[in-house]
Amino acid sequence: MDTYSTFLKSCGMKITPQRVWVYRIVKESGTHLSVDEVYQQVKQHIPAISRATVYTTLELLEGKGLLREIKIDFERSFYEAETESHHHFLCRTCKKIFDIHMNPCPALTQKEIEGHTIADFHGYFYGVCRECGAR
Amino acid sequence: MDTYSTFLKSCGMKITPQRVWVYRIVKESGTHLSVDEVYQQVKQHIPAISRATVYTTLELLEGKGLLREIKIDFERSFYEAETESHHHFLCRTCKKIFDIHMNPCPALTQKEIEGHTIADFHGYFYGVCRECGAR
DNA sequence: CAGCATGCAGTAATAACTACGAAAAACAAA
DNA sequence: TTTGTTTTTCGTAGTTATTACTGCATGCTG
Repeated sequence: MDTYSTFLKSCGMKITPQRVWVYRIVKESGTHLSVDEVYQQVKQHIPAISRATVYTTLELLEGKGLLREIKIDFERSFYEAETESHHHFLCRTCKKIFDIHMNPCPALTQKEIEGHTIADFHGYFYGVCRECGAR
Repeated sequence: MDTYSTFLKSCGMKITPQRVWVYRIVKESGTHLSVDEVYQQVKQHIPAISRATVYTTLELLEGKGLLREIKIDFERSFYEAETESHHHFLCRTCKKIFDIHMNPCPALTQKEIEGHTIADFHGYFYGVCRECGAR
């Protein structure tokens, strides 16, 4: 029973190797991974894992607040482990996603706006990245 | 030659009834419309219009900076005519999108961050809306 | 360790969006 | 206005990420 199992169990989840590995891979990557990247990496430890399991597990973990889904690009979803609040930047040329760390803007951390209950905020910048701009 | 035709021509576009109607529908809606909503409404004026045309026209208009694409929900794209800067809120229960008008946060209007050239920023709030929360 | 509820694998289905070629329309020049 | 060229549109056939579904397997509790 490792640390991840204990942690996930404390969040009220049944423990399976699939769930532990999916969470561990995203958490230890320290960045955002596409669903396919998660699938490929988990596969190295659980060769028989199904893509469907990766999808449902990521969604489950997001529902528990352990992961954040990034929808900056319509082509695919990315997931990252919840860390400090930050935004994301998508380079429209190379399609890479960069983390944008900045002082949290108070207006964006409100938990209630115009009567709506806010659970989450995502800030997406679009443009041309450092490398692509240099060319 | 109406106002919209003149305007689109001044933006360097060839004028077609399809383009004029697509732009006009989004502009006069005063809000965000899904691609299908645009298609259905343009269809009332140009019954033979193709969905493909709506897609390419919306993309063209976005490229010209006349429309903004909203990707708050992965299920489909929305478009709105560029007006004053504002954010969006998606109710996870009823799936409706609300405009969130707030004082622009200076950090989010920067045109350059960490060497990246910023063209656009989108702020998305997620949660439960006023109506759904009341139930 | 027995029983049951839940999770998983594998595949089929879904649906938004794109690619593409033929036909039509816009625009410029005669 | 007519003609010719370039661009646009239509219609359909993909494409692809994601979801739905079902029989089997597994985790967990008593």
